Amino acid sequence: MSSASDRAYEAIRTMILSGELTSGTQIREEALATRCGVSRTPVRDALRRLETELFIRRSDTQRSFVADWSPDDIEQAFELRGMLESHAAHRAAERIDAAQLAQLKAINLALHRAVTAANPDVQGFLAHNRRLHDGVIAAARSPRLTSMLSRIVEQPIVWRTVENFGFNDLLRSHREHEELLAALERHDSVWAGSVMATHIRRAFHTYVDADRRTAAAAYPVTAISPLNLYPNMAELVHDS
Amino acid sequence: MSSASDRAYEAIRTMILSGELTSGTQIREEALATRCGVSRTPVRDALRRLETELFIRRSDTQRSFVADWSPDDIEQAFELRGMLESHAAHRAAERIDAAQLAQLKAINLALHRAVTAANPDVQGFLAHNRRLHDGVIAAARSPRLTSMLSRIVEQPIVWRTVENFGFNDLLRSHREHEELLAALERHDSVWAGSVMATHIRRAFHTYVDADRRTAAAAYPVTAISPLNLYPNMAELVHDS
DNA sequence: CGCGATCCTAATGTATACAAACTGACTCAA
DNA sequence: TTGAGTCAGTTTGTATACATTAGGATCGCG
Repeated sequence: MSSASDRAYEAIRTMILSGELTSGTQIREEALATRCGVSRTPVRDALRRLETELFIRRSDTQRSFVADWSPDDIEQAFELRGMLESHAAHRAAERIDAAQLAQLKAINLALHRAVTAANPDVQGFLAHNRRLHDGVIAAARSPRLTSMLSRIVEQPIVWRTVENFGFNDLLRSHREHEELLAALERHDSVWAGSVMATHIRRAFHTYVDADRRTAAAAYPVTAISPLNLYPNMAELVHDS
Repeated sequence: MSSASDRAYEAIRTMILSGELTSGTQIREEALATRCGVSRTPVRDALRRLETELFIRRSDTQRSFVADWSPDDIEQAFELRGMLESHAAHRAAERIDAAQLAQLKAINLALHRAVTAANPDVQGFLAHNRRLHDGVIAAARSPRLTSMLSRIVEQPIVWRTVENFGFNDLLRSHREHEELLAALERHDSVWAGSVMATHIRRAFHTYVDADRRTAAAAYPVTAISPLNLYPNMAELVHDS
């Protein structure tokens, strides 16, 4: 893809995810441009993309701000992801072929190795997990569904969730994938959809629990951690 | 909003909806720019928006093409819209207040007047219908859901659906809205979600029937009419 | 002292020129 | 004849300068 535009996109996204850009702060195109070493044009491009992915919010007068994430927002993100990805699993069970299934099995095996290694490889888990979910979505063969899900799975909160996963959480994730693969192998769409819904709903609660622990451990407030960033969440529920 | 960018967006979108730009044709930024009377910059902006709304597809080498719409794509669009908007109705039933409800009632009354006028005002029906659905979505108070739905409701096929609606279809739409409002008034989220799912699923079948009639009546092939545009739909199911 | 209009600053929107990348056709050799 | 390689034309990507518009401070008036 285009180098400068992608570089800007990755850089800005990383700044948001790392907490370098805190929620609510205004974003100036010029400042980001110099910071990323590119001109405003690719920065504008990146901002548009980040806006559709809800990393960035625009005011009524076209000013850009890092998005707010209220606890309700987060639950919504999980709910939507659960709904859409469960639907994807349902469709995938009806359409998956042997080659795709074999590939997914291989991915989940690699994921298991990453988790059970001497010192668990969380980044490896993340990568394999992402590839597995993407594989299911691809097997659903719905461009529209793919496009929608691409805008929700990589959001800050979901991303931070895994950082708070413990060993048991990672292992359980692998087991749930196993059950999903069994459902796909039998082409049982009801089962597959159900497993996926469960899988993601549980991830939500794992996140909530992990976040509560993290908040209690005095996590730096610059990082995205909704429970300590939004004392008064009422005013943050912005409609549109 | 920005004048040139919006003008380009509206112009290109209209060209696609009207069938002036047929499915699959390549789009050149320069050509559109001169045609819209603006420079390439706002055109590029508009293309990005249209791309996220799936009006436009980009090749692996960044060339833009008017999106293909296979029958399966269309059913997917309706399915996703049904799922998401049903969820919106569910949430709305739990959150709607008296003022919002009164507004929705007023809108549906206006819709009824438009439908039962001496000569039915289809454009008026469209506008009121859109406002009503938007109102329900707003009452759901989920920015993420709003953002997702904004990318699916205005798609070519859904838009063309209403053109093929008959008087009875319009009247039935009004009655279904009535039931939805009753569910919302009682804050019965299960009922509301159910009514909405039914409402949209029926619209899908109305579309299919209307399209079949239209195709039989030798509709101009330049217009977006999937049943005559895609004789071999298999090759059109493009993943990503 | 408070309120509002008006200027100034700063940010975003747009146009244009130039750079890079892809497309397709043509050449030349095996 | 076929195939790879190369070159010209076309299309998209990027930088920069300029236009436009929002935001904020200051000054003046009530």
